[in-house]
Amino acid sequence: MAAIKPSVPKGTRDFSPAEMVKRNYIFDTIKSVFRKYGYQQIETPTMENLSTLTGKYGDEGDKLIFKVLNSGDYLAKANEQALTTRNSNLATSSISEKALRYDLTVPFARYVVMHQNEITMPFKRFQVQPVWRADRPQKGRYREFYQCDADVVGSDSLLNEAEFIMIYDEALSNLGLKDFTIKINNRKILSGIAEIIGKPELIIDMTVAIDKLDKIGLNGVVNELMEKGFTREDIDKLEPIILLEGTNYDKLHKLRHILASSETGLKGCHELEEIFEYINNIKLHRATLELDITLARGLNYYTGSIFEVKTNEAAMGSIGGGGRYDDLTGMFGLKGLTGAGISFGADRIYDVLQELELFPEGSNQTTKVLICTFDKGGEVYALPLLQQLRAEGVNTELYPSGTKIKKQFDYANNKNVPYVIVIGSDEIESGHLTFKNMTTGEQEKLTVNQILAKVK
RNA sequence: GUAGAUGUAGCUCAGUUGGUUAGAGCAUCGGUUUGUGGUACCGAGGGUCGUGGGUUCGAGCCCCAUCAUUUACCCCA
Repeated sequence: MAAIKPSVPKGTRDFSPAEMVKRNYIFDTIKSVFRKYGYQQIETPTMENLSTLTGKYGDEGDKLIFKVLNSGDYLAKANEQALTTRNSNLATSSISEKALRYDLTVPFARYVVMHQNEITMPFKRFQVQPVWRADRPQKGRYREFYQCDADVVGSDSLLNEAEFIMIYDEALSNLGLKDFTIKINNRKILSGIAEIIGKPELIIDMTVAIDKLDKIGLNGVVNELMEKGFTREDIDKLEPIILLEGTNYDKLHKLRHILASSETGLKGCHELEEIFEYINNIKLHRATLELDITLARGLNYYTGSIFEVKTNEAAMGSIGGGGRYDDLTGMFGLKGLTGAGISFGADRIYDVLQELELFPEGSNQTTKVLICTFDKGGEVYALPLLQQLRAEGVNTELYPSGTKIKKQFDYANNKNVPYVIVIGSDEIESGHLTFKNMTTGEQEKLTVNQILAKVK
């Protein structure tokens, strides 16, 4: 058989030991904050029914869902008309009924509806799992990546939003980020704006366009709005709103005037103010909280607060996002249940920490002690010691003998093992083992008990 | 889906206006009298130059196609 060139699919990666140490550091840090705030972990299947996912992420999102081909002779059962007319949409539904999860929020909504009788509200869950998106990879964008989500359903209190801000602040500060911004906006304000310029039906186009302000500038936004069917008059009304400046309260104050005629818009302002009031009572570590009218976010299930987190220390897209969704469970038949949640983009956070060299030193040390021997006799002599060290919780390895001591030391170096114990005939005779510190190079003859005391 | 960039050793890259047998560093493996590494010295393995075609006496280099990777757009963590 011809050897095939080994490779992984576009946008996916292997994670080697050193990378896993760092990734776990991120996951553990975020998880411990989630737990501290009362969130409980769940997992959901890698695959969902395709029907569970479609229609939740907008047209663009639907295209990016990885579909899974039906098992068996799927073509025999396929819709013949769809195949002959080469209608992809129709054909897809007849040959694929499963798909890889696209995010963690929609599967969670499905979970809540299915398990509604087992859970007590408000239900606070967190979930750390990979998600898949079929788009073109580029910097900070992968086809397989991990999200770390915390969501609460069954509570419309804005205290939840305030807590999300605290979670972002605490977790990212713990990871060593020193300057990052939690941007907040409210979908109701965006609706209000669309309302007062008289184009409520174009809200999606409007938000997508103004979301790009910092990227393509005012002119770019204006051009895009014109293309989407906004008039010069509309834009004249819109411009001062998206260019609002000042403190969060300044912006809020001005917005109230602008949105005076929109009940929805005013409600959004009230919600924001309430969140700010909560946050005024606590002290944020490193985060800056900023009201950003242009923050829209593509996912169209958001109905209230919208969050997005960006680091100011590195060029990277958002490293987290979230918001409130009032009717996600409604799509699965459970009406009137509100939810809100946030997500950390672990892979992007990894890239940022890597770039800023913020991973803690020495976190790649896995084995603490390596026992080196020369022959079977040494191995046998070492076994009780090996067990003893492990019983004390010291990560210890016994190198299979028969190799030169030099190779064994190389192994220790490559693995960053800080201590080695050498057991040869001298040591066995005297009971004093050679104990060597691999960083300083110092070595001494010690008894087992002395060694235990040193490495514990 | 659209546009650009790049494909040479496991990795990072040199490679002259087209001219003998394609190089370096790192990594790997072996050695520097068999119990001392990480620093030094010596040596070895490893390449159909992404793939296919074309131009030429001659192609890693020029032309075409194709595939892959990557960056940006769309959209998004």
